[in-house]
Amino acid sequence: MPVAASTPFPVLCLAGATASGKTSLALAMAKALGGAIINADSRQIYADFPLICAQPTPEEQAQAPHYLYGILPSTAKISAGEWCHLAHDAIVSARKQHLVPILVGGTGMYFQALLHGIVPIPPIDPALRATLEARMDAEGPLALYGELEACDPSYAKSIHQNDRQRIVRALEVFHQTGHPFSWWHHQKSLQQPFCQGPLYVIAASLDWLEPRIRARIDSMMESGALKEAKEAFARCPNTEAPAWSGIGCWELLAYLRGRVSLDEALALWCKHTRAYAKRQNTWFRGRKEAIFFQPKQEADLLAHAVQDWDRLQKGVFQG
RNA sequence: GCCGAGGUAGCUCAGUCGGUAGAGCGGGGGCCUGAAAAGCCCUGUGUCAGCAGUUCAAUUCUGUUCCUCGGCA
Repeated sequence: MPVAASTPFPVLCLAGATASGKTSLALAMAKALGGAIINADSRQIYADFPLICAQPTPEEQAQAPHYLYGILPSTAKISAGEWCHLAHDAIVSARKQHLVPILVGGTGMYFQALLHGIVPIPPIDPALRATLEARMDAEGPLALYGELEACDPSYAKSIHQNDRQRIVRALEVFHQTGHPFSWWHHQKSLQQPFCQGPLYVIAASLDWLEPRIRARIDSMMESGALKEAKEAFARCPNTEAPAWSGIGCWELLAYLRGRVSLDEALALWCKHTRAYAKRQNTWFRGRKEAIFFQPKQEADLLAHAVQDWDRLQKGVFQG
């Protein structure tokens, strides 16, 4: 069942591209407001890559209560909806301790689901997806796209015929539920957000981010990123597992397996991180509810947060 | 110094049997409803090394200069 509260929980959200300085700003917010930090990052939730995926360090985590960091094994799948359930529990727990829930991360879709809700499509039978994916491999995207055009023309029109992931998703939903994917999207009454609050976004340009990304990768290497990848591989040799899709994970593994030189691995890691940051910026730029801050505007952000939290408490926050 | 191979988009290169050029990568822009650190789309004018010659027309042929890389000294 969807997690939906009749009155949405008040929360503060802090988002931004990777390496934009979310972790330290979140800590400052938590200290200023008496807050708990709740992870809204799809990779930092895994236990095997704390360094490579840039979880807050143990020292940082000791400075305020932290939730949902490093709680899943690499093989566990998580989805936006499942994350919402976990976040819900964390928020309830924080509120019981009179802590301000501060959601922090770079996964735009998680914030989307949290603040706008997500349609309650039932879980899909893994065998159904496996069948569709096998057909996708065998028949190519065009064949399945044609089927989608037949059963859900409006959604088909909204995606590209090469978008294998979304074609499979839309078909599996149709086959399992009997309703087109787009039908579900229109059930706005079923899509209730269970949180409300401001979405602060750190607006960091790629030019500003790039040297930080390089420096961070260097410091991760010094702190033992290679060892982390090696140990993660020993624990989870299936590199198809969800946690392995974190940027830097397979790049380092490729080096450990002798497929690329260390320099090449680090260059790829950096390049992929930069491309990811660009996608994140594009996503957040388009959020109409986002409130943007420059990386150095910590004081402004804190003042805003104090004021917004006050309004949320009084029930006069305008999302 | 001689011989050979090259100098074309930020990079690696293709190509034009003479009619001013195009791929990959990078870069830029964008999409996103339960995989989202995922998946997907759009986007290529550059003295075709310089100069001169032949030609209606040269990046393409010829000569020459410069530079790079091999080989021989």
